[in-house]
Amino acid sequence: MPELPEVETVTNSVKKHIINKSFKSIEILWLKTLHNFTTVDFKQKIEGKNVIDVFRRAKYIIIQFEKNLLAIHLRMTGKLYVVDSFDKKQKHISLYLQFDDKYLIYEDTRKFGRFYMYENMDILNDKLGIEPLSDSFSQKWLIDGLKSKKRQIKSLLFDQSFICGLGNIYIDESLWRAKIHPLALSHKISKAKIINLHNSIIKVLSDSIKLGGSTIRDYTYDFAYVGNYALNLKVFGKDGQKCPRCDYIITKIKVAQRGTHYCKKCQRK
DNA sequence: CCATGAACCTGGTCGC
DNA sequence: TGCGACCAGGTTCATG
Repeated sequence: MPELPEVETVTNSVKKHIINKSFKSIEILWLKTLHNFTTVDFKQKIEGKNVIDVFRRAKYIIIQFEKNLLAIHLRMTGKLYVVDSFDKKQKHISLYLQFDDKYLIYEDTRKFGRFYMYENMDILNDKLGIEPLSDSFSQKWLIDGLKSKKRQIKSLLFDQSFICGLGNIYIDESLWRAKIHPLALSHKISKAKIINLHNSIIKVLSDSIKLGGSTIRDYTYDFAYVGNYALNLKVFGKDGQKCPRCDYIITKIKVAQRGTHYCKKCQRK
């Protein structure tokens, strides 16, 4: 479930429960979930320390402590939520942390998600690109960025070291709004279309955040999380249906190994 | 620099 | 009902 709007939604939901709290213990059920630290590191550096902030950077949820931070990446099927109690035999729970009399649960069917521990944000900031909802993401920045590369636009938008937070759903939606073919070469796209793309990215992401993302499932504890943006999708998952703009049938192809939905009639190369 | 394919995992769906 | 093939909102690594 995780592109920028979903990660933002999860971050805010978890934040209100764990801010100013401290974790008493960690229990790991799928060992690989901890990517660069161990239970011993957790006990020494995190346990008993106050959570001073929780925020999102790209598709990472950051839990900030005074001297260290946990960065959580949900990948495809990760879920992070707080409960008062849970069934320890429940399938797919990769790990859980205890605080007060509650649990912060990390559940992940496909087990791709990871927890990282860092002293600060430097390592992540070095490899992550611009935040599309920040002020520095300007029209000029996007024009210069696309013109300086010669890449298929969908692949470029996937590149987290260029722009971070976009994924398969919001790329298809943004390109449809901007009337850009997903295979168009970045340096050949007109300025006018790039400006439309800039507006589309901001519009699609911020609208989705307002509706709690495009999540189909909710998270049982916090019902704030039933993402309703799925109802607003125009092309993603709509192959075989009519384009809402021109009535032509939406096509599905593969771009960068990912299912890609677009309208052949209004998204020309 | 850029594109492609595989790997990491489990579960759902579709066709036969 | 069963079985294989293919698909899934992500990232990383190896290869050409």
